[in-house]
Amino acid sequence: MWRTILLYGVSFAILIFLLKLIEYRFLVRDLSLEFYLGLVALLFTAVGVWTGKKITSKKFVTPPATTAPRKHNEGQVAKIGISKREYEVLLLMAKGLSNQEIADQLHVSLNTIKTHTSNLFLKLEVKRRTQAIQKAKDLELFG
Amino acid sequence: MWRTILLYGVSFAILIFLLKLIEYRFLVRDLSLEFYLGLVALLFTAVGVWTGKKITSKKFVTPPATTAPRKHNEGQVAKIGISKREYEVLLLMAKGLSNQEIADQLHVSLNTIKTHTSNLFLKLEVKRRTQAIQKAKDLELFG
DNA sequence: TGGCCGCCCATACTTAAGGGTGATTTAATG
DNA sequence: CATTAAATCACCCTTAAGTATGGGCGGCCA
Repeated sequence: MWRTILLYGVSFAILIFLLKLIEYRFLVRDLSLEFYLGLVALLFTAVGVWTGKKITSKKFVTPPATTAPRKHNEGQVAKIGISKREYEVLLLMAKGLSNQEIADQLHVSLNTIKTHTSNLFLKLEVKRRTQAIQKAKDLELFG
Repeated sequence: MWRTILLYGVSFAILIFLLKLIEYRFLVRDLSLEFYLGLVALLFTAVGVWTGKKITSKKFVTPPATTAPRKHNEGQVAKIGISKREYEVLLLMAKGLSNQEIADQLHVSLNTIKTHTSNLFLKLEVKRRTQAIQKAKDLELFG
């Protein structure tokens, strides 16, 4: 968390630095102020979009919903003791997503996903994600 | 779609206009260029965040939508250019074995398996073994 | 209300996986 | 015979995955 904040801070600092750099290099060449401003605006818009994507889409706006194609696996899932969240992770894992991608999709941290996967491996009695996928298929945990 | 793009274009135009407005109002007051730039940067960062939010909240990670052509294994395997050995590795990989375990089972070294898997990933156009398994299933490379 | 559980997050560490490059051997093939 | 492809293996380096541990928070329940 703190690391993330720090990272953003540093990133912005670097950006400001680059800004000044560009400023000197371009201004001495008599480039128009308008052009320079446009550049800055564009650059920071891009940065804004990026950070916006990273930050604002967190926590809320989570309507994955679905919950359609299931019925008989619920019992199996419950029997093994896999929680709802863990099941979500399992599904995404089976789709070939990396932990990081799963974390992004569920709007949680990488560490959280690692915890979930670890617990999953314990409950499925496997050691690797590929085995987990196989085991889940064998147990017909997927619709 | 086009309407959205147009909308954003117009919005940005307006913003640029406001920019110029602010520019004149502040520059005549002898405000420092740095301050002005900072303001612009901040403003457009905010705009970026906003647009980012709008974009990400709507878009929702399109499903693979690949739906590649599908026949059956032998032909498919040859078509993609997967060699016999690579196919063996792929099968074992799909069973959830680690590279080391595959190496042991085929009586070759770990590095060899790594080479095979790398080539497989290239040919299957994936980045991870879990994806490779998924892709192989989609393409019905398995009996 | 105290305890359990699910969920989230973090730090620190170890191991597995993957990328890039280069090299050798063998078998097939024009 | 020279070329080509498959298969084998090695070294280095980066990133992802997995393990261990601990803390915080909110809901549920006996």
